[in-house]
This record gives sequence, structure tokens and C-alpha cells, in this order.
Amino acid sequence: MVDGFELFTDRSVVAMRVNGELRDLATTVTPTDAVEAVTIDSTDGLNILRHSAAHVLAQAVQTINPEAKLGIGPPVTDGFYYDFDVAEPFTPEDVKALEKAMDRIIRSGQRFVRRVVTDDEARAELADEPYKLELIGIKGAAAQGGDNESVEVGGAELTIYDNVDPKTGETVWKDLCRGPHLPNTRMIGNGYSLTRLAAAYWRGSEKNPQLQRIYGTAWPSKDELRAYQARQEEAAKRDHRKLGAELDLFSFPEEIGSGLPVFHPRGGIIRQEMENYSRKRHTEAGYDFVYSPHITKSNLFETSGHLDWYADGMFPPMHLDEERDADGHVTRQGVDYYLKPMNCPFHNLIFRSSGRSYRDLPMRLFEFGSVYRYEKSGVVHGLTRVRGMTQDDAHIYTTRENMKEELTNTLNFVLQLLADYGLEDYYLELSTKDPKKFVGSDEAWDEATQTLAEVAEASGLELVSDPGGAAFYGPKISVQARDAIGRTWQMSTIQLDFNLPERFDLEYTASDGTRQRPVMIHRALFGSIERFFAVLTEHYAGAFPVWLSPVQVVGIPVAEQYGPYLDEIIARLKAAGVRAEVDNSDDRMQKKIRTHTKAKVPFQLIVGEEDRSNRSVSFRFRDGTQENGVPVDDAVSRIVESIRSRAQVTGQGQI
RNA sequence: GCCGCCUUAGCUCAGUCGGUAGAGCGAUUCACUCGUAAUGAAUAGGUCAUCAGUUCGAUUCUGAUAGGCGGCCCCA
Repeated sequence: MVDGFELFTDRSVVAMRVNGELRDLATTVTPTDAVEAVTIDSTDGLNILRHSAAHVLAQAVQTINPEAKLGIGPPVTDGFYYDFDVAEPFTPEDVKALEKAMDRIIRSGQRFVRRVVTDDEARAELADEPYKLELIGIKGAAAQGGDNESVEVGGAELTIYDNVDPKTGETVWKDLCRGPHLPNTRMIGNGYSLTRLAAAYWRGSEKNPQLQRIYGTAWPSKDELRAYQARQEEAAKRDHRKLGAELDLFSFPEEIGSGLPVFHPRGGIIRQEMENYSRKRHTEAGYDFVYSPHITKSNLFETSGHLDWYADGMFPPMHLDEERDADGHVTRQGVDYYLKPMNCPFHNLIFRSSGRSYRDLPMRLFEFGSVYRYEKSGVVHGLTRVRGMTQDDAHIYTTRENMKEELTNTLNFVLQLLADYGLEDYYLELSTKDPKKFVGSDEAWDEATQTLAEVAEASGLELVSDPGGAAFYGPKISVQARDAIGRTWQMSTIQLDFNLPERFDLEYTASDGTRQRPVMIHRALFGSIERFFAVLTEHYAGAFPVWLSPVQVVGIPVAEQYGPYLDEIIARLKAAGVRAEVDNSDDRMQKKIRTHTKAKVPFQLIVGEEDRSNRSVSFRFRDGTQENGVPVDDAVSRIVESIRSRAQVTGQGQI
């Protein structure tokens, strides 16, 4: 019988896996157990470090405010949090005091000591911790799920971790916890930092009380903490909201309203290029283009069911055409008009506008449809969460027999197009049936889900399952992209729908003359153009591929006298459809280079006496590299080709 | 919607312990014409987010509203 301290003398080992289960190093093992070291820099090790840091934070909070009640405190990506019920929310000053208190705890080298307790013992010890008592009550359920509560009570047995002062042997603090933990607090060292304050609903429901959450980050060393902080700063620089202002792409005038963007000329070019390419590809893929109005009478959304399920997400109605007499009695019934939150009901009416035959199917109706959603004020966020947006929305009506083929083609089409826009950092999510909330037959669901899964797997992309996450009318595949600071946003979706065709009584005549119900596929590729724009901006950090760049070429004369020669070259580029201009301002050449480098223009063409006399130009690229003395014809054709091929060009040698 | 924080020139930010404000960048004008990331000078530009309250006096203190930021809930 030995314990982990004897097995692993390397100080980077913070825990171990015994027969696959994570354990404290203090656990004793037998020779027949399979034991592996868990080092502090592994995924498990970092989680343990961060979880232990969360405990130290909680101890610090209760040291300063013994009245604070504990919520939960799990590790999360890059850090941890702990929730507290306190009378007054924490302030930034509190955070400083807490970090000091944490430093003291860390330096004192308290040991984390695991102790198994019965439910009754735990209840007695934690009588003053109402939230912990609640967790004890649900531990069976929590053990099943992978949610954050399982960090506290997820194990087979209930355990309390005592924080023991190494000098006195006294237990100075304790918390209900599954563990494992670091051997002692000293290992947290100085690689941690408290990062932000927030409120969070207890157990994630807005029906529950709101607790105060403190977020922190923790790393094995100060250097790694600094590296993390530097990464965060770098990420903040590519935030689309910042770049949108710096590059003059879009803004959110307060006069218009929250979540309602305007695109400026430069942003307009990017958007127009995105849309134009999308149109071209959709035309090639057999889509028909349709248009529908932004408002409609309420009965359309009664038919679709939106007013039953989605009224909260819609702007309130405009009540029109009501007339009253002098006494205030209604003499003419009014009508409610709504801004549309979705395009599908309109497309259904287009489908239904004439009798359809199986020969018409699949019918693919596409629209850049602007929709308006009354998003809660706290969730509006740059271009990624807005109240007015344009979807690249299409609805495909097809037969049950062709459903599989159509889904396959659609997903491949979506993935191909994402690649054309240069997007790589995303994963797929497959949302499957919620057994308590669905319509349609099990076979149809199974078939659709199976098809989506097969196509998704064939793509070779990371596939995350989202059990029970489907809409009630059908399973969904979505593309989740990450933004600059690691948040994920849903973009493309492909959704199967057996419900709306029913509600709208959509039919087609089959080859045998019977009337059949079509299947409907909802799909969007950008999701919303605004969100996709944001993700692209962050993906490229504002340095867009040439075809999307608002200004593709700027000519910079070394001195005024070379302006006319450059004007000539730029005129040729413009004639070839290139967005090019000459900087004939009074600035010095170096200043011009700086200006256009900051604007992230892909090609600067610099010309002085040498180039003029040789009929050449000199390229300067965004990364500062250069290629001098390029013959003009060559330069023009290379620039045109980089646009045609949708190339990303940041440095020399890429065109 | 909830919790906390924030809002000063086009942008980034100083500042006023209550007596109506400054810088850099940007813009405009003038001079300079220079081979790979900032030439110099001058000028213009602000109801200190909005509306109330307290006060002799509010950009500053209080409250409400709007907008923003970070989370939570939500994202059909």
C-alpha cells in the first residue's frame, strides 16, 4: 500500500488516475491498480489547479464576509468561477482585498484533505450553507449529468474537503466537493488572477435567486499567466466592434436603436461582395430567388405558430386601420401588423401560390431576408447579436424520398461555401430530438437524424452532439464558429421540418396523382450576414482576402512628380474592376505607407524614378515585405488573379 | 429582462474635492516633395449621453431614461 506522493516524486504531478478515476495524490493504491500521473500542465491537471483556486477564492470570501453563502465553483476554460449569495454585490475594491486574502491562504500552504461523509453528516456540517444542502438533495441526478454541479456532488460517495493548516493541523475551512485537489494551496503560486464580476442565476434558472459570481484564471506559473493575458489582449485587438470602428466598416448610431447597425461604404463593399458571391453560387446550385415584405398581418404568424411560441422574440404589433366614433366605440376593426422575425411563412405562401407537382420539386426558394427580433437588452452584442439582421435564408421543399439526397447536397454546399470564404475555425453541432417535445414520426426523425449524422461525419469535421437540442419540428445541424475571445456563435444551420408544411397545408401532386405533403428544409449559410461579417472580420483580424478588401490597391508616389505615372497604372487596374486609388495627398511617403498599412490595404504600389523609367512598380504587402521592380503588365495580371481566386495575400510570394 | 461597471471633441483618453474643459491621433489650411510604418506650423472642433432634482451655481452630487461593456437567463 503506497500513496501518490511515494509513487510520483516529480513536483509537477498534482494528482493521479487510478483505474481511470481521478484521485488525490494522498489516495493509497495497491499493486494491482492501474495508476497514471496527472501533471499540472495537462488538461486534467489544469482543471484541478483551477478548481483548487476556486476553493481558495471561496475561503477568502468567507474569511472577509462570513455571511457569504456558497454556490458552486467549478473550473471552466482557462479558469474558474465561484458563486456566492451575498447581501451586497462585490466591488472592484473587494476583488483587490480578495486577491490579498487568497495570497495569504496560498502562502500558508494549506493541505486539501478528502473526507467521506454520509448525507446526514454533510447536512449537519453544512447546515449554514443552503445551496450546498440543496446539492446534497440532488446528488443522484447530478452524478448522471456532466454539468458543473457534478463538481461538487458528482462522485459515487459524498465528500468534504478540509483545508488544513500545515503548522497547527487545524481545519481552517471546508467545502462539499468531489475533488480531487492539489496536494496543497502553495501550488497555485502566483499564476492566478481574478478577472471579472458577474451575476448568475442559481443552477442556471432565472426563476432562482441571482448569485454573485467571481471569475478567475489560473496557470501553473506566472509566465503562463502573463502569456494568457497577452493572448487576451491580442484577441481584443481583433474584436470586430473595435475593427469595425477603426476600419470604418459599420456603426450603431444611438439614434437608431440598440442592435440596429448601419454599414458604411467600406463595410458595404465587403457585404456586397459577400452577397454577390453567395448569389452566384446559389444560382449555380439551383436556387430560385424570391423577395418578401418586412411586415405582415398577424394571421400569418398565427398560422405558422410564431405568435404562440415566439411572441416574446417579436417586436410588438402595429395596430392599424381601427376607427372609432365620437363616443369611442369601435366602428371598424383594426388589424395588427408585425415585423417579421423569420422568412419561412412567406416562402410557404409562395410555394402554395399555385398547384405544385412532383416535377417542381425540389423547389429551393432563396432570399436575403431581413428579419427583426426583439432581443432582450442584455444580450445585444456588436454584429453577432442584433435586433435587425439579414439572413441568407432558403427553404427547400422536397419529397420524403429525396430528403436524404437533398440534405447531403445542402450540407456539402454549405461547407464548400464556408471554405470559399476562408473560414476554418468552426465545428459542427448535431441537435437531436427532445423526447418530450417533437412532432412527426419516429422513422422520419431517425432517418433525418441518421442522414445528417452521416453527412456530418463524412465531412471529417469535429462533430459535437447536442442531445435534445433540436427544434420540435426536426433535427438540426449547425456550424458553430468561435470569435476572437473564444465565444462560439451559431452560423449556418440546416433544419428539417415536418411541421410547417402541415400547418400551411402544403401539397404537391405525386406521379400517381395523389396529393402528398412535401418535406421542408430550412437552411441558412451565413446565419445572418451581420454575424458572418463579424466572424469573418475577427477571423482575418480586419486583413480581408483581396476580393473582400474595401480598397484593394493604393498607389504611393515617392514624390509628387511620379503621381501621373501611377495614375495611369491605377486607371488600368480600375478598368479591370479593381478597387484602386492613388494617394496624392501632401503626406510624406512614409506616412502614406503607415496610413494604408493600418487600413490593411492588401497591395501598396510604390513608384519612384527607378520604377518609372523601367515601366515597373514595387509591391509592399501588409506584413511589410516587398517585391520591387515588377513590370506593370505583370503586376496588373497578378492583382486581378488574386481577386479572381479569392486569395488571401498578406506577404510576398503569395501572388 | 437580471446583476455590476461605464458614457468628456470624429477616435483614444486626461481633468474639474461644485465656479461650463485639455492632450494625442484624425480633419482643414499653409510650407515641404522625400524609395518602404508618423515632416513642420497654424486653424477649426465639446449644451462634458439625455431629462429631472439638490444648489447662488451641476460636466462634477442624487434619481430616472438611453446607449455601451462583462457575465447570467435567452438565442424558436
